[in-house]
Amino acid sequence: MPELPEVETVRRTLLLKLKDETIKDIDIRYPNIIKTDLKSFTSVLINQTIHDIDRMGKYLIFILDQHVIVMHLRMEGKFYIKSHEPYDKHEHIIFKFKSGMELRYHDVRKFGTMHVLSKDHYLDEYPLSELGLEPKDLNPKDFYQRIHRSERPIKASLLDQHIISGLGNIYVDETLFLAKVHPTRLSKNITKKEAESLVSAATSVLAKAVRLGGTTIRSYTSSLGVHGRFQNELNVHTKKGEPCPICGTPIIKIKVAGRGSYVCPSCQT
DNA sequence: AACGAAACCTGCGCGC
DNA sequence: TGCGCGCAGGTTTCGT
Repeated sequence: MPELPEVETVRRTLLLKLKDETIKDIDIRYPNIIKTDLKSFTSVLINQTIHDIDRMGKYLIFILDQHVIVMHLRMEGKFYIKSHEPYDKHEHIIFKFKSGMELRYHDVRKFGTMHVLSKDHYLDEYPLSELGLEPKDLNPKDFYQRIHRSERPIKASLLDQHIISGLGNIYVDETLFLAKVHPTRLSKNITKKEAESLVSAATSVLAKAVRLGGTTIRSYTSSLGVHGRFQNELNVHTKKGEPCPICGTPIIKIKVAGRGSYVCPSCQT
């Protein structure tokens, strides 16, 4: 599911529902999602109240009394709010609140992660300690410095969350299109000016997608979080064979950095 | 040190 | 219909 705009949409929706809810119990049906000590996960969280929900890059952060839960939805993680219904086979972690409400973490591919960390240190601990800045906060000169010796394709650098956070496959393709940069270009051959356009294109693509509630393409669900409208604004991603909105050349699909990549072979050089 | 490929999982759509 | 393959909005680990 999620890149930054989708996670932000989930964050906003969850905060409205979960603020001031107190955890009564947690049902762990697939423990591998939880990356901190299992026993303390439950015991530490019971009786804590959700005061706020933050987001950094693609991470969701539940702010509790003395601890935080740092969550990553990876490819297909979703949340549902239910109560007193039978569990779906893909509902792996169930937070039960004193109000009777339940928050259920649903993840077909089981790739998602949850870390419980102390409120005082979580920014300095894995995984958030390794996270790069979001495009809106990133100085283009710093971005250029970071990539200007790298032999990897620029697409790989833009997907690298240590360098720049929040972009995934969809928004990288859209960013590269707006900046008129071909995804296979080596990072070291990107000029300072192009580095600036990339950061600024990424910033505006993400901001617009957040405004529209993110992008819903393959796995549509009408439930919590995932009903974006940005798919109507996509220029190249998923548009194989369709005319480029700028020049009319058919969009092609190629493989870059191991990912399916949509490109206008005429505009992007 | 840095890169691409494989691994982590499951489900879906496609061609034979 | 059934089977095998490739693919999927992500990241870490492995091997070179």
